[in-house]
Amino acid sequence: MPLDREQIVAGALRLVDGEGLDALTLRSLAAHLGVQAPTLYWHVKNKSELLDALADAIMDDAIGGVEQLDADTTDPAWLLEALEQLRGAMLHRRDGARIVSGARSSLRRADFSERAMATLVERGMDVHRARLLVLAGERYTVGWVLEEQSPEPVGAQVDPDELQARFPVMMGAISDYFVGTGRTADDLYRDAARLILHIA
Amino acid sequence: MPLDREQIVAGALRLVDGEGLDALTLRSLAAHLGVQAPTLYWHVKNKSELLDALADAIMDDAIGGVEQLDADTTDPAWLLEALEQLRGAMLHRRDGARIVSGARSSLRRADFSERAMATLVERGMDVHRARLLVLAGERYTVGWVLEEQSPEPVGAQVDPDELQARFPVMMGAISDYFVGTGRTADDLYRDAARLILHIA
DNA sequence: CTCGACTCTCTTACAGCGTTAGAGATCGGA
DNA sequence: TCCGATCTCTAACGCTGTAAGAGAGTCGAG
Repeated sequence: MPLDREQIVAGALRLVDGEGLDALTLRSLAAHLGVQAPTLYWHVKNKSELLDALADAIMDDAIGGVEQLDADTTDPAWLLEALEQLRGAMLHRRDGARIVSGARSSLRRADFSERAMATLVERGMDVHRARLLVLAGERYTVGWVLEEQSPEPVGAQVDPDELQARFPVMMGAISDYFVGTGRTADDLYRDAARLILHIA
Repeated sequence: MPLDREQIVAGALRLVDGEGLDALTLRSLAAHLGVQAPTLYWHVKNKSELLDALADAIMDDAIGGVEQLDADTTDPAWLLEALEQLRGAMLHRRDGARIVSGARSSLRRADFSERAMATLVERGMDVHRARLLVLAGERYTVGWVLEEQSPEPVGAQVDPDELQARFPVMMGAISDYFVGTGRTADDLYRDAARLILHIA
C-alpha cells in the first residue's frame, strides 16, 4: 500500500496539531510517515501546494458544518451560525487561521462564500446586502481567529499595571465583560458578530 | 556614521516594498545596507524582532493618520475614518497586512484599539458597544487587506466560464457592483464597513 | 519466462536560510 | 599611549526546500 496524497495531508495535519505550523517541515513530515523527504515530491508539487491542501481540508470542514445547519433559521442569524462553523473549523486545528489565510491558490473559501450568499439570497435577502455581509463576516472571522490563535509573547510578559495605565479604556472594558460574568471568548466573538451582522 | 536600528528598519521597508516580504532575508537586507549579515545582530535581536519593528512602523503610520483626523465627525463615522487610515497604512506597503498580522509581540495594535475606543467613548458611545465595534472593525480590516494583498495564483488562471458556473451568485454580485458603475475596491471596502458599523 | 514500462522510493547533493562564535577594526577618553 | 567600548568582519553550523537521477517493485505483452 503505497503512500498517497491523502495520507500526506492527514499526516501533515496531525503534525501541525501536535507541533504547530512552524514545525511542519518536509523532512519532519516524511519522518512522521516513515519515508524520506524527496519522496513527498512524487505526490505533491511543492510545499506551498501542500499548504494549500491543508487549507482546503480546513475549509472543507467548515463547509461540511454549514451543510448540516440547514434548519430554517432566518437571514443573518443563519450567517452567524455559518461563520461560527468557519471559526470552529479554524480553531479546531492549531494555527488554522494562519493556514487558511496563507493559502495562495485555493477556491474553497470562495465556495464557502458562494454557499453563504446563495443561502441568504434564497431566504429573501437582497444580493447586494448578502454579498457585503458575507464578505465582511468572513474576513472579520478570519481576522478574529488569526488574533485568537496567535501565541502571546513568550517570557517578556508586560506587567498588568503598565497595561492598565496604557490601555485604560480597553482593560476596563475587558474586565467589565469577563470578570464575574462567566462569559467566554466564544461569547465575545458572537456578541461582536451579532452587532456587525445586525442581529437583534 | 555607524549603522543604527532606524536605518535597518527603513532599509527593510524599502526592500519589502520593492521585492516583497518573502525576499526580505538578513543577507539581502545587509547587502542593501552595504554590510554583512551578522552585523545586523548588533542592532537587532533576531529576525522576528525586526519583523515586529516593521509592523510597529506600519501601525505608527496608521495611528499618525488617526491623530490627524480629529475633526468632529460623530460616533461610528469617525471609526470608519480611523479604520480607513489603518487600511491605508497597510495597503501603502507591499504585504503590509501580512506584516501586521504576523507580528508576534507588538503593542501598537492595542494602542490603535485603545485610541479608537477612547475616542468613541469620549464622543458618547457606551463602552461595551465601542469595544465590540472597534474589535470587530479592526479585525475585519486586517482580514480584508490580507485578502486584498494576497497575490492571485500565478499562471494557473481558471477560465471565467468555470468561475461563472461555480460561483453564480458571487460573480453576479461582482458584476452588478463594479461593471458600469465606476465603483472601485475602495468603495467595496467602505460599503461593507458602513454596513457592519451601522452607518447610514 | 522474459522484457520493458510504469510507479514509487531511495541516495546524494545544492544553494540558501537564520544564527553563533569570535577575531579585528575604529575611536574617544584617561 | 594604551584601554575599553563600539561596531563590523570572517567562518562556520544546522536547518530548510528542492533537483537529479539511480534503483527497487509490480505487471502486462511477447
